[in-house]
Amino acid sequence: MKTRDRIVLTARALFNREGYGAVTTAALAEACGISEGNLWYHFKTKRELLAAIADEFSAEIEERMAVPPDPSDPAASYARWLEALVREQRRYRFLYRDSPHHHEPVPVLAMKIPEWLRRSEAQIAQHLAAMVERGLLDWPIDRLSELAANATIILRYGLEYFTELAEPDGAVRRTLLQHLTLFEHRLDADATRTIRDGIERIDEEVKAAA
Amino acid sequence: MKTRDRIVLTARALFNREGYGAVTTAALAEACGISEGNLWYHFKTKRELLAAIADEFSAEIEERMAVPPDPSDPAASYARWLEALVREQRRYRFLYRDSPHHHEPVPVLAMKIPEWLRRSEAQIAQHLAAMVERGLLDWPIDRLSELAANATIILRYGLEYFTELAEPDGAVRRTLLQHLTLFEHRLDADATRTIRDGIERIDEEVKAAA
DNA sequence: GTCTATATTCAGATAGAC
DNA sequence: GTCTATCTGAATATAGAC
Repeated sequence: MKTRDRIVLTARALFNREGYGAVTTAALAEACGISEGNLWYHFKTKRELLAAIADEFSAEIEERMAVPPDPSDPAASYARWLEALVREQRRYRFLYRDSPHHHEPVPVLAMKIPEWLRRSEAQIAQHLAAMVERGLLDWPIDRLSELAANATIILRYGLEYFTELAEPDGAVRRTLLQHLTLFEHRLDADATRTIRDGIERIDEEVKAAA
Repeated sequence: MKTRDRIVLTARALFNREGYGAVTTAALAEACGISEGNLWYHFKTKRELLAAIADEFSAEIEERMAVPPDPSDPAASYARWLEALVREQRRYRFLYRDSPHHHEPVPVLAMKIPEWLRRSEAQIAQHLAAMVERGLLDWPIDRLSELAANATIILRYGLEYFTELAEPDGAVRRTLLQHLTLFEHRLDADATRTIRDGIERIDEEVKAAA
């Protein structure tokens, strides 16, 4: 693998683990097995490196946003959407977690984050609407956007919540199950099973990666 | 006012506005109208100052936790609880916002935060249970803890969500209203009005302070 | 592309006079 | 209690040889 790519990969892992500010260029260089000078050859500033990671993140998010709900099987399609969301949250965890801190350093993020949140909420609303449409979810149309907003907030911050609760183990699974409590009591049994199976599949994936 | 108190007050304000890490001791000293040397006389380290603020925070939170729901008027009592929560979140905003970053520096916080979150959730559950008891809230007992957890997450992170959405104006009000959507459709009309009035009162207070 | 050595900056902290 | 002057250490970044 090219040195530049290895730097980006290693940096993302370190930033996720310890936070952007806490990772020094010295530590990063050592983790990459290269000298600091070499690091500066590939990235003129630390922020430029952050921007490179942000670009990857941006591309991945666009990919997730591009997939619309499948009207013929909205539950399965929602489960896949959740899977993509979780993978992205894990790969770019520090961007979610520390976002207030590097918005200014990386204007690209500052500009795009509100848009992403809005679109995420809209996508969830679409998935839920597709379930209502199919008769899988019994929910009044005029209260669907409230539900989508609540779901978005739980999905966006659940990981931090359960981590703050000092229950990091299974925080992803708990977040997904927690968000499901918002509407599970109104959800068709088969659809419920599909989404719950999806959540367990995601959890397997998370545990395998750890 | 004593210099020491002025330092704590000014520091809290600056940390809330710019973040703990972004506020240098030089900037803080200038904002206090004193020299840096004087600052070090009152606090031997920056973390000691943070700990002093954390102690205030701790005391305030204990005060909020000590007030149980009033069974004779659970809606009004819940509204007052929300008011105390919001005031505390505003006074110690940086602790909520940047918490992952100074957990390690201030062990007191790292130890207590999980406990506080758990107790907050429990308190919300008690308030909701009191409303169910009084016949004001139509909610199955076995799903009450799910509701309390969802409410806690919305209240805990709503401010950050609406700020990230680039809608900082009225973020407090939106957070409170958003959390209310979780159960408003099952809530007695009078109780709803009481809580909504409480939210508007809180919003007035917030706007007055700004 | 990669290294070693060096420069720059600045936040956090100390010493000692008043 | 408060000040001025100074130190230390760490983190980002540069210069130039290989």
